Amino acid sequence: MTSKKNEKYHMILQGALKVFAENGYHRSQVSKIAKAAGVADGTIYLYFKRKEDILIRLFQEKLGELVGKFHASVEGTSGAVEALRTVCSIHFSELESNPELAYVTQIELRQSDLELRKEIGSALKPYIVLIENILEQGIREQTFRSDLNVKLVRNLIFGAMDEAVTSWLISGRKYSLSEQVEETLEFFLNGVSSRK
Amino acid sequence: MTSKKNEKYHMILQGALKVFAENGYHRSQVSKIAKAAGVADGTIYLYFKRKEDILIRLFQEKLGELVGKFHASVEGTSGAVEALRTVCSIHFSELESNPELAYVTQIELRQSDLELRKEIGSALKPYIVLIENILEQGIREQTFRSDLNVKLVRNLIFGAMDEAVTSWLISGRKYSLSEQVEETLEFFLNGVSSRK
Amino acid sequence: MTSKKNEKYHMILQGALKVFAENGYHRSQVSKIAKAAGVADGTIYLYFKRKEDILIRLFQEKLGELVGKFHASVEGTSGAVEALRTVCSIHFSELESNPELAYVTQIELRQSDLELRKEIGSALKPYIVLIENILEQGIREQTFRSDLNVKLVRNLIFGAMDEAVTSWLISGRKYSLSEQVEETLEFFLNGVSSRK
Amino acid sequence: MTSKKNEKYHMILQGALKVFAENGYHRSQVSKIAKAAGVADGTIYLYFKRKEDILIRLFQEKLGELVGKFHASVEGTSGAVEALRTVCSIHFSELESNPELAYVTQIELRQSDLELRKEIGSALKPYIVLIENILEQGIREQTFRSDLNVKLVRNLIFGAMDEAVTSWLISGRKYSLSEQVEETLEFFLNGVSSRK
DNA sequence: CATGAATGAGCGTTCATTCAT
DNA sequence: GATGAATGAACGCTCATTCAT
Repeated sequence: MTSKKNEKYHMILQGALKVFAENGYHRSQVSKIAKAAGVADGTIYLYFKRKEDILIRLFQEKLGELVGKFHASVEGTSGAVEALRTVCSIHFSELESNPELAYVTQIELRQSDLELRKEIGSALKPYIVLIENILEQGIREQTFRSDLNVKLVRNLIFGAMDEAVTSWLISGRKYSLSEQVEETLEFFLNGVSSRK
Repeated sequence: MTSKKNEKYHMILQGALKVFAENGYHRSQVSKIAKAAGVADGTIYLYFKRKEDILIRLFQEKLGELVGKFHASVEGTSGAVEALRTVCSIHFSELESNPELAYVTQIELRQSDLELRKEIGSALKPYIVLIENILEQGIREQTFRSDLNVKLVRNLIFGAMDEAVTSWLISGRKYSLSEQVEETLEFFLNGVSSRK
Repeated sequence: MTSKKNEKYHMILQGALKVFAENGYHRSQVSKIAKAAGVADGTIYLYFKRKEDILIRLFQEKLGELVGKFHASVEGTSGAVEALRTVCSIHFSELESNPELAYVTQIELRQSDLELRKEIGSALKPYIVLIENILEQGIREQTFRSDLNVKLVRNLIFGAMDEAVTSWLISGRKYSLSEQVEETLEFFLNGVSSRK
Repeated sequence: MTSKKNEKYHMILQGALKVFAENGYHRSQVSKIAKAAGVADGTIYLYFKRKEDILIRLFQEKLGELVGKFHASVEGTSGAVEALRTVCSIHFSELESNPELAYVTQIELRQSDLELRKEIGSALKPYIVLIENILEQGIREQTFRSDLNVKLVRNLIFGAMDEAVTSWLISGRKYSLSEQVEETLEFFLNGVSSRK
């Protein structure tokens, strides 16, 4: 039994995802979101404090689902390398299979000022920490270098994946993103140098 | 030779940089920019088509300078590794020493829709190509792996540096960005794996 | 005998008096009144047609009580002068001892359009008539001038008292209102001229 | 030469007076005022901070004119009695001959919260002081009682005149207001008591 | 070229009122 | 009768852009 109580809440988020993806945040009037969600304009304000809140909550909700999937999948992996592959694989495939979400996270979510960016940052924290944990696990396993600056490298890895997604999106999604998982992983593991 | 003709043009860009950094793009009214630049509101429209144009041209102008510096510096380098170090070093140090510019490129510039993002992308192209060239040079030198997907890896490298800058900025610039050049480079060259 | 049936009606009026006094009519949302009254929003509409009705009925109810007190007290007075003193005394002391009511009658009740003003006027009628009757009584007693324009003078007297209350209220209730009864009465009886 | 610069300012005030009188403050949309003034909506905000400001400034402007007339007329009067007659006469006749203004001052201006009431009060101050000065003059001349509480009596006088105007207005202006000047003055000077 | 007063489209948000439960 | 979630009309205000001077 889906809680009747949150029905409208999710309808609004669903509508917002669609409208944001189609028009971009700033061109998405609240009334347009309401119509897409099948509710009255005012109803939105029973569930969200202001328009910006919809964007934040949408992100948190979706990111929560993603982090959940990561955790579920990573648990079944044997080592840090495998875990990192899983993270990259899910990151790419989830966004690839959900272009609307990809659009919102990669483009629209950036359309916000410093204040909002910080909120987004904190919502992103569990994901960043997940990567950090994998790095530390790898170090303990001696699979990864012990002199890694994990705080820096986790950011480099996240930034690299993030840019890969954005580029794929801006290109018009002309190629397969998930097929790049192995090459991306290879870069994370071994960098660009040729083995001597 | 700075032509008298373009004096106001640059004053406006200068004012815009200051105002964008202080208030963010959406809170930067054209009249505020005009005041900072010491011109009348209407004058801005003699040099720029729309408000958005100011942002784009600002970015192009500044990025052009940066790419110029890269080229100048990279020319004097002996190998691909050294070239990559130079790129990363300039990328970090330029933005570190110019927080206003950093703020605009990392935060404000993202506040734009797909249309603008594409324009930014094309302005960014020469820089991306620069990185790509270095990768190809490294492959020719046999310093880098020959099986590199250069289109992908250049993006990963750019994305990683970009995220490093944004994180530093959002943290409140509490640590030194340029001191992370070596560790970042080490990651680019060798990844996270421990050498066996 | 307070009928059970009207319990909620009075709770709403009570809540409204409190909320109006605290926030002013326009900033008193119906939901706020409902909460103060301990009923649901919709319940209010079982007892009142519109929000404005609450204001009117509140006024009528309170004014009715006041006029009742006037009549009760005036009945026991011997002459017109004494009756006028009683009216002024009750007018000042009742509002002084009930600042919430004073606030609503002197400030909030004025926030209404011509339509409402007329309704208020008719609710006020019995009070104005009371003053008129006292004037006529005084004329019969030959205590008051026989050439008085009673319709005009009753208004002047009411307006003077009304302004005295409003001034006291706007001053922040920094002085005693009821201590001004004698001086006010002196003015009503003898005006400003020195006796020759 | 009427200053061209303030042309729009006065057009807006003029339009507002008309619209307020016709519809009441709360039913007077800014766009309606703009249309009546023959300017664009936005233009209003070049001259007024917010809608409420229009009401305040309108009042101040008109009251200033009135106080000016009082001063000009009072100067030519010989004694306090004559001065008081002039004040009452101008008060009644100005509002009688300008029903729109009367409506706004007596009805619409009261539709405001405590904050605004205080601003109105301070705009009204010079007028109240004018009455106070006349009272003091009368005391010096020994025309008025020396034991007058001038702060109280000036309010009583103002309140009495104010109510006289409001009653006349609410009655539908069915009788002549200025014809009541003498009777009103008689009340101010000698009260209601019959001379013994 | 430069100005800056004027424009007016555009939109987030509130809140009195309704009505299915 | 009582509830309170849902409604949606209504509007003040902002600000990018224009254009007469």
